Amino acid sequence: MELDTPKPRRRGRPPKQADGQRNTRAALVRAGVELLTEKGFAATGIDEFLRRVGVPKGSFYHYFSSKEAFGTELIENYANYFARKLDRWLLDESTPPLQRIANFVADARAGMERHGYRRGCVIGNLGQEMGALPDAYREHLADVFTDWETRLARCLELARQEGSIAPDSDSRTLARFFWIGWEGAVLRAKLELSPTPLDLFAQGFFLGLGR
Amino acid sequence: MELDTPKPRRRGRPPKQADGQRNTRAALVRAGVELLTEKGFAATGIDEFLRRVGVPKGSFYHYFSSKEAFGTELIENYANYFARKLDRWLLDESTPPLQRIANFVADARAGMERHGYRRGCVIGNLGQEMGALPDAYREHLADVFTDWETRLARCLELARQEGSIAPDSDSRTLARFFWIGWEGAVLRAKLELSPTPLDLFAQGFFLGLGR
DNA sequence: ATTTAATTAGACGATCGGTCTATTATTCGC
DNA sequence: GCGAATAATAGACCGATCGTCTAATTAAAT
Repeated sequence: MELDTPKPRRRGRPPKQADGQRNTRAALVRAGVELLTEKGFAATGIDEFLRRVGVPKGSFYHYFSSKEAFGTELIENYANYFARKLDRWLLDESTPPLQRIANFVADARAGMERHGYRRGCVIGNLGQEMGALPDAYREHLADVFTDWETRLARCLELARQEGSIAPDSDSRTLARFFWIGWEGAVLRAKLELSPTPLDLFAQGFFLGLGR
Repeated sequence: MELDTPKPRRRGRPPKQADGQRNTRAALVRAGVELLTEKGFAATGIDEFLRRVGVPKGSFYHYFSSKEAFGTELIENYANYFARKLDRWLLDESTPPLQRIANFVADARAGMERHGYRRGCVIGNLGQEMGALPDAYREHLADVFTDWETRLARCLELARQEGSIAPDSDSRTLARFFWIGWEGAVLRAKLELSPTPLDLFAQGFFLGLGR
């Protein structure tokens, strides 16, 4: 929490070019995603986002029409970020398919470790909160999971064709299974402040593939 | 949401015996657990518990010293309720061990269906919220999972000894794997308002056991 | 009868959530 | 160039919520 940003932000319309940091909005989104990985959406007040970035309320409602709209953008932003991260591993043609998945797991694990297991998955966090969230989020979140599922399924399909997993496997179902369990593992890792739930689930998943 | 309870609660010290409903405190806990299965802890205000039961604030702070203390009691209450439910299935000696687990799954599934997939698991919900929760909850929640794990592991151990699953299985690890994934499945079921995540995970788990 | 215990009633102040209006600085249109 | 539109910050504002505290009410204890 970088508290006081003593930089007294200039008011008024900013100069067109060379404005140095055209970043207020982006900074809000970044801080928003960060906070959402740690805390719930309902539990986090707008002031908290603002204090984090050192921006007054007026700016917030200049950029976003409401907290709900802000949330939508956070979901999109995180989903994109994560999809890119996923592809970085799953589309790596220099690596056999199953190893790609293992690499992703290792990367995610390292990420959680880096943040002391205090940050989880934005999509999972929001999903858990659905009872207190705008209902419009539901479909949005579900779509994100479907997207990740598709990406993973493609990789698993490669593995199947390659003969690394049973030829009668259903890649789609396997991918779905993975994400269901993985979200559980992330949640548990956050609770125990430890990577073992991630390891344990991943290991179980790969073992299951072997049958 | 049973809004107005038109029963104008009698004030003053209640009669000693035959008081009919010595239930205010219990009702608060019950409502609390209900709300916690649907919404987050931080997202739910005390007034919401109170309105649900039709009790004024004075009563709440008569029975509980703070919201945090209330929460602790909710965790205990739910953990107990769930452990009893678990035992009802897992200790059923008239049924083979693996079938007991399947029965539990079916029961939990039916429970979620009954509430339109809008209620999840209190412990899981709170776990996800850890970032915004009193840190004292962490250990408490982790202990609950360990307890459930132990109960399930005993059942799996029976299955192992009986030869229903591979003799070199580690019951403890399997049980841990189950709860990790199960929480993920519950979360996902709540998001999709559908039982398929539960079914899919359970099926995958049992298939994995077969190896 | 008087005191004490148990409970409900609800006012209160502080804080905070989300919205909205005002102000300031810049660019754009003509 | 000058006025209008634009982009951004500043912060007042209202209602809700949290936790506390005092008063009121009823029964039990002595």
